[in-house]
Amino acid sequence: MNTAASNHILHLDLDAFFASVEQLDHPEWRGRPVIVGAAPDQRGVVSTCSYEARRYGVHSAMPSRTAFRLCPHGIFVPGRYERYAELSDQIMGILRTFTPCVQAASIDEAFLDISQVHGLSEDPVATARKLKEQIKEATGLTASVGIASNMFLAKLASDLHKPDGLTVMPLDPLEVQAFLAPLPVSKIWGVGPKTARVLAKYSLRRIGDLQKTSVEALKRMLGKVAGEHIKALAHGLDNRVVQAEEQQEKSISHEETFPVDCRNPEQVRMALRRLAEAVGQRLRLAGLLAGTATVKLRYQDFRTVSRQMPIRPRSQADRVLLHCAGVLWSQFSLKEPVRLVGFGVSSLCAPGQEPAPGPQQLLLFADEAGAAIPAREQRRNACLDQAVDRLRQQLGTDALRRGWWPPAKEQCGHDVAGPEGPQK
DNA sequence: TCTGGGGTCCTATCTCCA
DNA sequence: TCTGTGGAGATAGGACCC
Repeated sequence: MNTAASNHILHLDLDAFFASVEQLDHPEWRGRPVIVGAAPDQRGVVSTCSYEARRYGVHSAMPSRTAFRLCPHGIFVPGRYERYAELSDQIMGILRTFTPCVQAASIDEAFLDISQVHGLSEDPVATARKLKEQIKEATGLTASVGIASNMFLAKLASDLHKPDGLTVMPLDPLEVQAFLAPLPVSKIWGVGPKTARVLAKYSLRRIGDLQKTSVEALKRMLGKVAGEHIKALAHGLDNRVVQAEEQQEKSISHEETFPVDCRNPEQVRMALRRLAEAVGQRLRLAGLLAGTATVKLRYQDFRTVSRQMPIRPRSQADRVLLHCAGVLWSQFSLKEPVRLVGFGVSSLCAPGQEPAPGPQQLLLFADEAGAAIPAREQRRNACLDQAVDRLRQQLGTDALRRGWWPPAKEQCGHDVAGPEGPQK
């Protein structure tokens, strides 16, 4: 493998991040199988597990019950996401001391473009070593790093020698193709189980098979965009650039799987209300307005159905979100048990940056005659929402519940507490 | 038998309109 | 007035990622 790259993209992946943090904070768990995720007697899956647990065949996304069968002496712990985010922020800060061009791909991985940075070692391998050392010193965590000429290859490289790995991809395009050829198609970003199954129907199982297949044939099998995308990646070509700017969230959602499939419409409705309020709180925290609301149901057989509606004008108010959730909920008929319910918002934008309204937009903030609710009343509702958020932060999420559901459309711009007032 | 939660992006389909 | 066509936008579903 080549150790001298000219275009230097680094991909850093923290090893078994959540499980490693747990072992860091609980020294008595070091060297033992730690499994972060749902409890083994609950519905849910493994989020991450330590390398000690992986030896028993446990892996991410495996049902916790299965993980328990494979590793009954495993230490099952729920995730502490605030703690993981805290360490992730610290590590991203370290990465930015090397280059400002850092793109956080998720809580535990990041891309760095060090091609244009002056003052760094000529040798990207030396830079990668220094980076790993500093992370280990500051946090006690190990990371695997891949170095390549583009993002796809760097990510692939970081995955090859885990944990605590450092892998450099070859530079020469022919060498890259030869390197990729024997790997399974699932190593390509965007090829999941379904796509792999489609490709297998045509006897395309290795990346080398894709290299020999024409882009036209791949487009026929997978569609235009996916076909072109997969063909390029199979040849090691990826023209994405590392984007240092923080990406604004495009959607916010919450969902809840019931411990036992739910036949009681009232129970589903109440869960939906909690979810809508949680989404509203996050919207206000992010200072964003939502333009679309979506309600999602998953039935016993895993069939998932969703309904969505526009929110006009865009809003972050609980009252409006609850109204939308109520309207969308009324479009479902609950004839079979529900496994999961979800509420989400999308088409997000900052206040003052809303796109110009279309000609036939419905006003959710309207009175019975169709006139807009005064801005003063909307401001009052916003203040009340913020007060509720503060109380919930201090007293807990369940400290306050609205006493109504769903609000009538014409009430959306009025009393936050509703006819029955807030309940404590 | 079991399959979470929170995201992004793509595709198919439908409706509206010119 | 009726019919066909094609583009744009909304909607619903699905695949994928971590």
